[in-house]
Amino acid sequence: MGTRAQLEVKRIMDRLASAIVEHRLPPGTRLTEAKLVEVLGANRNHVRSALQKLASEYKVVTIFPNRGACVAQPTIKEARDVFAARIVIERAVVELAIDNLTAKNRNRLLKQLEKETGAIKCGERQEMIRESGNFHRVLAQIAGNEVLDELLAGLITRTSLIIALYQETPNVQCSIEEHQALVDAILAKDCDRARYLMDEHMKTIQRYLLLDERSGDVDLQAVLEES
Amino acid sequence: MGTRAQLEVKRIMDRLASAIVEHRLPPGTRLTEAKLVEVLGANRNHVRSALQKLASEYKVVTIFPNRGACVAQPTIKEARDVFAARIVIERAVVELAIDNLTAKNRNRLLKQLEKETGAIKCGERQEMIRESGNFHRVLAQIAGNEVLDELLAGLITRTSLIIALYQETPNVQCSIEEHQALVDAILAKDCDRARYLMDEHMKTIQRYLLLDERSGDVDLQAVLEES
DNA sequence: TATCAATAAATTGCTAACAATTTTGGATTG
DNA sequence: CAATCCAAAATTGTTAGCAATTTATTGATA
Repeated sequence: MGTRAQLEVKRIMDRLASAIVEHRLPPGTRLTEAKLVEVLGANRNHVRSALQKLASEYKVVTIFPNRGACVAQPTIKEARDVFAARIVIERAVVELAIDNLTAKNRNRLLKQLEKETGAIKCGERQEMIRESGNFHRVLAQIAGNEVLDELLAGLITRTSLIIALYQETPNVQCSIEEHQALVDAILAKDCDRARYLMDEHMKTIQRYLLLDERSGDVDLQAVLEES
Repeated sequence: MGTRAQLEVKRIMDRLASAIVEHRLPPGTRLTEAKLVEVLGANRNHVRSALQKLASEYKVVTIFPNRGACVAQPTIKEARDVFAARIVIERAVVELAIDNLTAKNRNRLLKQLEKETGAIKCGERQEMIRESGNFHRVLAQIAGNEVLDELLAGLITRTSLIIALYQETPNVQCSIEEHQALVDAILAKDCDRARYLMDEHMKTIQRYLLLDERSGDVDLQAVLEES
């Protein structure tokens, strides 16, 4: 792909991913190519490869052969696996971040916290969601392992979709207090405590989710009632 | 993508990935579309998307805009990050696998070990490489977390490429003795020991690699001398 | 009214031809 | 002889248009 088209595909991916992650496109929403072409002012080929990538790389889109694309509806099993995997990586990230604490990195962390509190004060829901995800990205970047960072980025995206699908009380995100406590522990280089807080933080998020066995599969019912 | 073309792309990806992982296509090898079309008897469009995916998902191919694709040459930094990430996931996998030990799973592990010893006896280098990677996949599947399994699959692939690029003494793979010891610890549900052995196992592999700082970037020199 | 079949419309899938870019291999010149 | 330039070849990038499939509509029938 030539660099121009590549950027265009990335642009489309970003637009779609943001919309999904920020819960403006609910799970199950049909994503017809023609409509996306119209709305995004894009070439259909570019739209197609963006959808393909969102499906195969990020798994926030599902493509039904000959029937088009939808915002994905991860199963409960998948949701749990994503959380479990995420905890594994987040724990490692916390440890590495503590090892890598420079003055510059301390600053980045504090600035990120400011952004988050700012977003909460403004009451901009989308920005709150975005920044609360960015907090975890910043940690991963401080950790300095690009592979872990990229893996985590994917899992954060998927987590956001899972929250949109399975959260009982809407609008609950990462609590800023927990991020604050985590930062305190990290800045104090208290590895055990930081790891513990990260575990609890993830558990808190999961606690607000409806991930009971039930049918054990997709929540077809809930979606059908909705539409 | 319709299911037919999708399968074809997957076929091409598998062929290429196997060749790279089994060190038949050394790092840096140019992958011209026309040649691949000829050799694989495939459509150029299919070849192109296979290359794109191998580049963006698995990172075992690098695409230079307007200049085609090569087998990737990960930097030393990337190699280290892949190993570090892999250890993080492998540790988690070992723990989960122990939690999930059914009779069926015990059997799978033992069968996998047999396959590996079989491959060693036959002296088939490619099969040895393949099966020694499969060992880790089997563990991940026993662990039962599909997300971790998929992440690990990617990292195993990348590890194999890294070994091809940075191993000083050729042909050193995972040692079967270490796999055997690991299985013993897992079957005994000795989590601490299993985790420890996995750590050591990864370190052993890394020990045979030339991942010193040197220029800190690509090993242009080594490659130029080679070709 | 419900069911089914036939047809039309909408949507996705595929490819062949064309465009753009880079590389190659002289030919020319100082 | 090295450097520069230019055209041809090779290679990759792009797209428009058609093919195939699915979905919606219509209308006939019981």
